[in-house]
Amino acid sequence: MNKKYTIKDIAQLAGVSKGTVDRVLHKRGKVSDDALKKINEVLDVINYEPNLIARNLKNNKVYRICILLPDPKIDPYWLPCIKGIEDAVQEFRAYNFAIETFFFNPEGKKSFLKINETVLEKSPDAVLLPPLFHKETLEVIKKYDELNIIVNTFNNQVQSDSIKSFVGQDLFHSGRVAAKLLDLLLKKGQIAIIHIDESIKNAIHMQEKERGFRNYFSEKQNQDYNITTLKLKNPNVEINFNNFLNENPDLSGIFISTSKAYQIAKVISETKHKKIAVIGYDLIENNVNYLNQGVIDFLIHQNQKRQTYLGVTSIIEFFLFDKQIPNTILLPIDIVNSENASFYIE
Amino acid sequence: MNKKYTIKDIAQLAGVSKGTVDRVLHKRGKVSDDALKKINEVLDVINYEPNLIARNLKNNKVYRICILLPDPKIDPYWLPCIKGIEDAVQEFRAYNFAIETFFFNPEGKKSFLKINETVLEKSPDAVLLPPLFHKETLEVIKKYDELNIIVNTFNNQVQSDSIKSFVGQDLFHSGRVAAKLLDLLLKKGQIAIIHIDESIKNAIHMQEKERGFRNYFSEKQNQDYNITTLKLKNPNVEINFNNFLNENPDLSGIFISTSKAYQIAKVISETKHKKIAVIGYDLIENNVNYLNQGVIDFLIHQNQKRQTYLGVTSIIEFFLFDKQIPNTILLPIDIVNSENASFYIE
DNA sequence: AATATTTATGTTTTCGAGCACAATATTTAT
DNA sequence: ATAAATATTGTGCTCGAAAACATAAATATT
Repeated sequence: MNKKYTIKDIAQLAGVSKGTVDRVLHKRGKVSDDALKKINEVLDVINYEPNLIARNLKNNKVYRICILLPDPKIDPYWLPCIKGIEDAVQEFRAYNFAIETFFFNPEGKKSFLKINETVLEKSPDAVLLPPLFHKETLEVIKKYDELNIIVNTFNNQVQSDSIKSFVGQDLFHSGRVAAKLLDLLLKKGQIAIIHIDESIKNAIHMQEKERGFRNYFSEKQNQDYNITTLKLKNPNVEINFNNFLNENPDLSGIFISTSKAYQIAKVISETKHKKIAVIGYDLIENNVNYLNQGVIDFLIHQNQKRQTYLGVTSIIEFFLFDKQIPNTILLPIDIVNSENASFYIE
Repeated sequence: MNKKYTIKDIAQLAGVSKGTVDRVLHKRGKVSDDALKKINEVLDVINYEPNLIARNLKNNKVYRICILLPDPKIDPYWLPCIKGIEDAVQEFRAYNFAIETFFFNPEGKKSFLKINETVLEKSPDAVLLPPLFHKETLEVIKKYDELNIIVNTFNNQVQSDSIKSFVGQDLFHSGRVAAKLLDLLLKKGQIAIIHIDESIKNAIHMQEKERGFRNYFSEKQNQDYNITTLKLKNPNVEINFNNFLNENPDLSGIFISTSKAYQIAKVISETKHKKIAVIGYDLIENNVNYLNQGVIDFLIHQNQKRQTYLGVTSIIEFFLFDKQIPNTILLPIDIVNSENASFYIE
């Protein structure tokens, strides 16, 4: 039925040697029309799939993959990524891969450019990175492309022909999910969209989320909401938000576009105030605490761990099994409340 | 640094032949104390990991895995499982596995027992099944165990020493997640827990969900809710629920413990009634339609596809790589609304 | 026609683990 | 002391793909 044919089988069936079969399969060397015909006739009938185990046994090239990651010590958002990388390394440790992670400072473009110099010197076969800085990313990607180094991205999307793949979430829809949740909780009232520490590096991130959030309500044509956008910068986030709260006593819902929801939650929990619905991002410890206390109602989980896991494994499987790297992998937008949070955290 | 050592390397370092090293590694045959000592000294210093590729190349045993699945034509709940199995098969097609799926009628224990006869005749190396019928499952599992056939379960948990592994969700917490969602939407009022077509096969399923649901509210000690349980059976679900609605005009929330929420949603959408919050299970087409219409507020996704995928792959990796099968794999309890549903559906 | 060159095809080795079998060393029995 | 039995160790083959290498056949050059 589905017997596994080998090159030797094909050679026998076609009445040639396995060397000739190999040349046909890999389109190398010259083969006579006669032999080609005979082999193709066999290949048409049977379903040949090369044994990937045997292929990779002989292959002793060490593939080098470099991963660029914002330092989790500076922004804990990136911490789960390390586990995702480790999982991938573990799963494919039988194969010849040298996978190295390089940390850069997410606040500084210089750090990003510098680390790319280091990576270039390693002359890797593939690079995985979050394209936080738009212009700088395009620069470095161009260099990689010229050297035939595969570039995969995660976290946020940047358009470039030099990018082979993107793993992440649809940020526009992520904003819509948040909007739907608030809509369900509130039905009407004043809503604030809060961006904290908006810098160039994640401005697009936040804008997309806001666009989706507003899109949901404008599609509903619901006039019962009053939506304002608030941009706050550390170290004045708490003071300024407190002022905003005092000036807007009727505020009933908040959508925070980054993982800094805990800063807002802190102010709210310290203030006597009617219940405000709060939706934020990411299951970092501070956020989960406020989720469990009931100050934050929902967190949207961006699944960083799986982003890097899939980013790395798709590269590995490309080299090992000639598996095509998907252009885009969109991960589900996980809605998290106090009751299911633990299942998303390792 | 982390050079990969081979048996040949060890043999050279220890000054013996690779045959002897092999005997030590596999504790087979007799080896002199002298040789054992020399080899162990080498093994203490270096970190030997056998090359799994080479090992599996030679291994031409065909492992047989049988999967028992309720017929998706009878209950579409099980449809995604097929994709999960296919994914696993695809991923490991390079290896020698014969993976066969057998369908049984989820309504009938006889069908289940009969299909187990068929599976037994195949003398598989491992079996994956959802233990829907408690007593019957224990019976068949005992037989498998006596024949040294590995038994993995998914969907719902049954206690037995003969079961190697369970993949699924924590149903108690699943009920709590639903409760938390309703609590957030309602704050107070009358809530109905509805079990549809409760039969022995999934009675425990439903009971666990109800237990978690009620546990959440009793923990909160909130007296503002009035929770009643309603058991409905087809073909009278719609009529009986309609009656219930008329008798309870103040009903404000419903939790349906199975994938049949669409039956309830249908009645609600056909009735002039104030908004009732509805939470159900599973992203089957009918449910998602009512989710998009706003009749159902949330669906809890039980991720059947991933359940079977993980159930199968953990068996495969056990045979291939001696990887231990995890006793329990608990999948996250995914909260789904109209905005993120599409990302969970393939 | 004889030799050089190109083109086509077949053979052999390699990768690492695993295991059968052959070879050698040691012990036991007579 | 020597044959036989047993214990220990070494060798070589297998798995399938890949590619280097070797050979054979066909064509070109003088």
